[in-house]
Amino acid sequence: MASSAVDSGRPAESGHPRRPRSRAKYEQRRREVVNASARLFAERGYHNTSIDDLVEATGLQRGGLYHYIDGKQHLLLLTHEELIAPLLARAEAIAAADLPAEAKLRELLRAWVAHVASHRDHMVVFNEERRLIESDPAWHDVRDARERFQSLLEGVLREGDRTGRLVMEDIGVVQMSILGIVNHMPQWLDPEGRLAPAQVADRCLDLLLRGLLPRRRG
Amino acid sequence: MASSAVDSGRPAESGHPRRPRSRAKYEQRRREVVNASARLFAERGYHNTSIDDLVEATGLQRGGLYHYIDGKQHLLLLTHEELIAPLLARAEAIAAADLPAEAKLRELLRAWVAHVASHRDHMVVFNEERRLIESDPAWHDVRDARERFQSLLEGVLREGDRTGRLVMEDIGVVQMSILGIVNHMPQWLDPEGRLAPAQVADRCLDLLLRGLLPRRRG
Amino acid sequence: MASSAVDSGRPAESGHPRRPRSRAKYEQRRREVVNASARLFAERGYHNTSIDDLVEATGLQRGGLYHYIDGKQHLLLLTHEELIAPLLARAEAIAAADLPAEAKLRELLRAWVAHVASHRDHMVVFNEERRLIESDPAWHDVRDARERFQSLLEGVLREGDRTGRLVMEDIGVVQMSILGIVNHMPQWLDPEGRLAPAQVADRCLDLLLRGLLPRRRG
Amino acid sequence: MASSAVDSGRPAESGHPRRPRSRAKYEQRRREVVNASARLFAERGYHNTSIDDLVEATGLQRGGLYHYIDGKQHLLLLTHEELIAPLLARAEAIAAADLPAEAKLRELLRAWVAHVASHRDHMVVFNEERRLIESDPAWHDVRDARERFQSLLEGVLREGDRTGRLVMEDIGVVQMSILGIVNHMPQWLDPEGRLAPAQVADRCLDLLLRGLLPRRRG
DNA sequence: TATGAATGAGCCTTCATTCAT
DNA sequence: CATGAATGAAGGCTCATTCAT
Repeated sequence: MASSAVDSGRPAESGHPRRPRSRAKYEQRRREVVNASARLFAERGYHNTSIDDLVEATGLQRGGLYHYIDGKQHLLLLTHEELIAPLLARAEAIAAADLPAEAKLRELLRAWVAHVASHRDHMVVFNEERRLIESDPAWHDVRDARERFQSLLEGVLREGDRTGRLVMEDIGVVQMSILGIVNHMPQWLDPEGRLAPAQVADRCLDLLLRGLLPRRRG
Repeated sequence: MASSAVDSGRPAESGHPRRPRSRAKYEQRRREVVNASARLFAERGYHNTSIDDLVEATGLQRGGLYHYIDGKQHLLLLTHEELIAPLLARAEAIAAADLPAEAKLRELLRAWVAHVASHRDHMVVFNEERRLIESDPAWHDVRDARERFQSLLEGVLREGDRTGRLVMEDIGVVQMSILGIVNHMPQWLDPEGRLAPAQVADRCLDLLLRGLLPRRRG
Repeated sequence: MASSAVDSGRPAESGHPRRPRSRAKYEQRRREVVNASARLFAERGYHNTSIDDLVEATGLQRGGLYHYIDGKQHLLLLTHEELIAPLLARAEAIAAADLPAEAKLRELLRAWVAHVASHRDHMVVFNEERRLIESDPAWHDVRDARERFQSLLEGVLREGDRTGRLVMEDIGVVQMSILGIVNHMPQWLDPEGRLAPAQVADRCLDLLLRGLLPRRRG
Repeated sequence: MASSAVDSGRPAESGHPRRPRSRAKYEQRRREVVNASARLFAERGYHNTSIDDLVEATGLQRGGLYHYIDGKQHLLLLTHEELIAPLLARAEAIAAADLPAEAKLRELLRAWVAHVASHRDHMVVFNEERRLIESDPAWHDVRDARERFQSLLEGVLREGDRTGRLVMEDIGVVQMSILGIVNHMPQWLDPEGRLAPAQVADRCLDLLLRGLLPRRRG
């Protein structure tokens, strides 16, 4: 999915069997459904959101909803695709850029945090329903994309380690720590809050790059 | 619960309405049930674990299970209590110790990571079923304990900031980053793995205290 | 409910949360369900009637049943509404009519007994599950209607007492006796039996108006 | 049961299989249990009273309770026996007395109302769980006693009709009306209220004997 | 496309009763 | 006699999904 999603924005194999008459309207409706469900799933959790809740939130009827999705889980899949595809594309670009490792890390983090801020609902769902990603074959593409993203991060770190621009005892711990930091953000980062997402990203970079101990020279 | 749990480790008021004559055996069996359920919940998720799964895992029958719990959710509560009470007690001791802030942070992190490693199941459940904690009144004590723990962490950071032994632009971001790092650990930390939990804690401390950029003098 | 039920006979607010498009068919099916349940409840008692019994009796499946009701108790509520609304309307009319008290009493009793005869099942349920009526807030309207009916009866008696057309030592005892007489009828009155309901009503009136002792003149 | 209950006060065949050591204490305990259950059954209904409620009310433990009863239904049986036996005995005596019919009716009603007043709980249970009486073979004796009582009432009425001391168009209707009046009493008669039970009985007699219409001569 | 009635498997929980101790 | 842990059938209810219209 990773690449196809990035390329075409719509993987043919996850569409509804019955071809829609007017593609554009269908797609728009469908995106509305996905966003509504992302919001509800984030708010009350996947398992605490019933199809009826979605019916109410979308204005569709029970049967009509199923014209746009293949089931409740499918909605989760669509949510993930919408979350991960654009971010992955951006991360690929950054990783391929001609920048020193610490700059790549900075850009990656900024893009990532911005994405988390603008896709908070999707991100919450993503974190909470991890289990499905890990087992179901239908999720292969999402799994792939996630792994690809992680390996991009790892690549940046590894590059920094190799070039000496980043110093770390254990790359895995650093990688997982960064993942933990960003994955946790949806729970406290407020786009309207004291710190804008871009500032939060920079504060995290301060922490990651310079640490907490005082330095002789800034 | 917070204080009583720290004091006695066994809040009397969450027991079964009908008091058993031999408390010890009852308590032991109950703990078995809680641990079995923590394992299952961590493995397949709270919502994907049925009472029948628990029946199978505990060796009890459906009705017998209800001698020890007040319902499925109650099990979640018990899981949290078992997770949070001892850790909070330890954290209180560390925060009150006569140590510089960075040492407190180190001890706190070591204790915390060790606890996560030894209570991986409970921790996974804790992270995933956060939503319940936030709303249900029965969870007030757990909520309290969690907040208490966070404010202990914040206190240590604030103390470091005040004394100049820790340098940070924004305490909140640092606090949340640390939470994110540790909360994420159950997903990758393997007690039998390449790095022992204590080592992982120290690698995280490296990252947090010294950052990734090279220093003039180590 | 009291007034709205009397006016329209169909309280809109007790319908299913999700509004059906074709109201008529829905209402008809629902009434079928209510009547079937009234029959079963009368036959074997509310607590001895399972949802599965209702499933069997209605021809619906378990889930389908719940399109029409909000739960087993709701069925009881609907039963009561169907019983009490039309009778109350009739009683209001009689009480307001320009008739001497003893004639009002006669008309009231005739209408009442006829209603009991034609709603035997509902009446049996009504008598047996009195307890719910008395406590649950959802039953407020039914409670109201019942009280209204009783106060209509009391009004007639009081009027007769005032005008001297009825003689009684204690109105309360008379009122309760009449209630007892009619409430007991579902247990013995047989619409197909020796005495038609109208005759039973008249025989009761004989008893109530003239008593058992012989009179000088008929 | 009818006669044996009246004679010995304890039918041997409904005792617990295991013979108790000290009969007296056993019997006392058992009566306590029956009365406690009658109170609870009357208060919240048979089906809404759990064995645990009885355990709590009696101070016994779950297992211990079963030394005194054969099951929950058995408790109902005992309740009925306690209610019906003494009343039936009294009714037999009255029916056999050398009194005119209207005096027998008066005495019967007085005794009956007094019994209802002093056994309100039992009576409530009796009325509500009528269904069991009607079907279960274990209830044969209770059924018998109830029928015997009704036929005593009918006998008095029939005698009055024959001797001309009571005038009625239809004996059945009168009999059932009287039953209805008295069976309804537990719902409103308050032994501590405005009217003492004896007075209530007399007011009912007024109604039954003289009716509501004014008479030429009182 | 859209509707909403209907499905039916599955869920959590209750509870009268038994029995080893 | 007494205990209370354990049983296991049965109960009411939810909910994702289907399908005739």
